[in-house]
Amino acid sequence: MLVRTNGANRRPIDGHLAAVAGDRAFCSEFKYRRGTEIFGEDEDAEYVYQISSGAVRTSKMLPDGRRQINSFHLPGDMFGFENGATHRFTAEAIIETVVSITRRCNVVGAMTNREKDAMNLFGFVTQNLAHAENHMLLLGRKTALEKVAAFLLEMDERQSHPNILILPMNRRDIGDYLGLTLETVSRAFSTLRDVQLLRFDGATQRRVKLLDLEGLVLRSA
Amino acid sequence: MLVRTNGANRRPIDGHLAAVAGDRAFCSEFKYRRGTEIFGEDEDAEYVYQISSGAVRTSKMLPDGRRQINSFHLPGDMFGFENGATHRFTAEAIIETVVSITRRCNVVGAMTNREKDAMNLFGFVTQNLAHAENHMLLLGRKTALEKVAAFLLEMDERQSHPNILILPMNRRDIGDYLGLTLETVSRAFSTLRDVQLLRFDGATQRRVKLLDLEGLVLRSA
DNA sequence: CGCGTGCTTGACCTAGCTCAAACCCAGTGG
DNA sequence: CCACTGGGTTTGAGCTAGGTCAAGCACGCG
Repeated sequence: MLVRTNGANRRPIDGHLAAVAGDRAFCSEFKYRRGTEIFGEDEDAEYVYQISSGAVRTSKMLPDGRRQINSFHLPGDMFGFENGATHRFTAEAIIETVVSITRRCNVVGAMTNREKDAMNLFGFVTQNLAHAENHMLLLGRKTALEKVAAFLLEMDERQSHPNILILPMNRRDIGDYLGLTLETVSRAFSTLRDVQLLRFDGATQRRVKLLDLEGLVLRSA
Repeated sequence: MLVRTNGANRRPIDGHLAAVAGDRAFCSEFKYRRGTEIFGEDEDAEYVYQISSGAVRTSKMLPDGRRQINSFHLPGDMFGFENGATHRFTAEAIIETVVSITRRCNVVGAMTNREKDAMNLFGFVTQNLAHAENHMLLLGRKTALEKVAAFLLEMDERQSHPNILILPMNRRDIGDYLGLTLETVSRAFSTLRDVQLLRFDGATQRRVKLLDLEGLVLRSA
C-alpha cells in the first residue's frame, strides 16, 4: 500500500523524528492518498512515523467489522511505536498525507547513543498513553453529547484554536472514534448547533466555528 | 494516605524496578490496606510503583462521580509512569497490597546510565499503551457479554490460567472497568453460568472456574 | 446530467441503565 | 449461642439513550 512519491529522495528532515534518529540516520518522506493504508494490524513494525501534513487514523477492528479508532494524528504527531515485532493496529491516511519515516532500529540505536533524545521518545509514548487514558474515560462513561463536545474541544486544541475548525474526517470516523454511530454524531452536532454552541461555516459540515468554548467545556463532562 | 509498614527498612528488592533503578538506588516497600489510596489524580508524581502482592486499580473520575477504571494491576505490574510532574489518575489498593517504590529521578538517572534497562522501562510503557488500545476497542465497540467474557479471559491469562480464577475486585469495580453498571456485570456472569461457560466455586461469587476457554473466546468478540 | 459520497432527520427498537427488593455471608456484640 | 448489621450480589420491572433502518437532500465529479 506504500505510495512512494519522492523516490530515493532520502534526506534528514526537521522535527523530533530526525532529532531522535540522529544526524546520520536519514528519514524518508512518503505520501499517501486519501483512504489508503499506511500499515495494517499484525504487519511487521519496521518504522516509526511522524506526520508532515495531512491526517491519519489508527484503529482496531473486530472480526465482524466493528471498528474502534484509537486516535487521530495531525501534523507533528508520532505514531507506530511498537514493543514487539508487529503493529497492534491499522493506520490509514484520512486525507492526502505526507509522513516521514525512520527505521525502528535507527531509533533504538539513537536511544543507546543519545539519552536525551531517547527521553524525548519516551515522552511521546507516555503522551500517547495519556491520551488513551483520557479516551477510556470518554468511551466508558460519557454520554453522546459529552463525547462530541469533548471531541470538538480536542480538535480545536490540537489545531491551536483556529478561528474555523476544519475536520478532516467524516461522521463515520468520528463515530468510530467516540464509540457512537454516525447518526448519533450527526444528531449531537445538530443539537450543539441548535443551542448556539457552534455554527457550520458555509454549506459544508466539515468547517465548524465554535461559538462558546466555556459552554462546550461544561457539556464535555 | 501512605501507610508505611516497614518504616525505614530500605533495601533493594528483586524485580524489574530494582533492575531499572540500579543497584545504588534503593527501593522501599509499602503496604496499603484494602480500599486505601496510593496516589490521587493531580498529585505530584514522585515515584514509580511495582506490585509485590495484592491488587491495584487505577482510575479517572468525572466531576459528578462517574468513574472509569483504566486497568487492574497484579503482582509484577508497574504503574505510575508520568511524563509531567503530576499523576494523570488515581491508584487505590483493592485488597491489602504491598508495592515497591522508587523515585522517578532514580529511574531517569538509570536511563541515562544503563540503556538496556531503559529499554526495559520503555517496554513497560508500551505494554501499558498496548493494553489501553485493546481496552478502547472493548469500551467503544463490545457488548456487555463480550466485555465480561473478555475480562474473564484477561484475568485468567494474567493469573496464568489457574484452576480457580480469583477475582480480587467487586462487581462495581468490574463495571467501572468495562463501562457497565454492576447489575449488568452480574447479569452477564449469570448468563455465562447458565450456558455452562463458568461455574462459581463454593458460595462466594469471587471464585470462578472457567469451563470452556474456547467458548469464552468466541463470545469475547 | 447522473452518480456516489456524505450528512441530516424521522420513526421505531433494544441493550443496558435505574430503581427496588431480597438474599447471603462475615463480622460484631449481647 | 443467636440477633443484628452491612457489604456484596442477584434478580425483576420498567425506562431511556442510543442504535437501526429508511428516506431525502446537497455537494462534487466524471
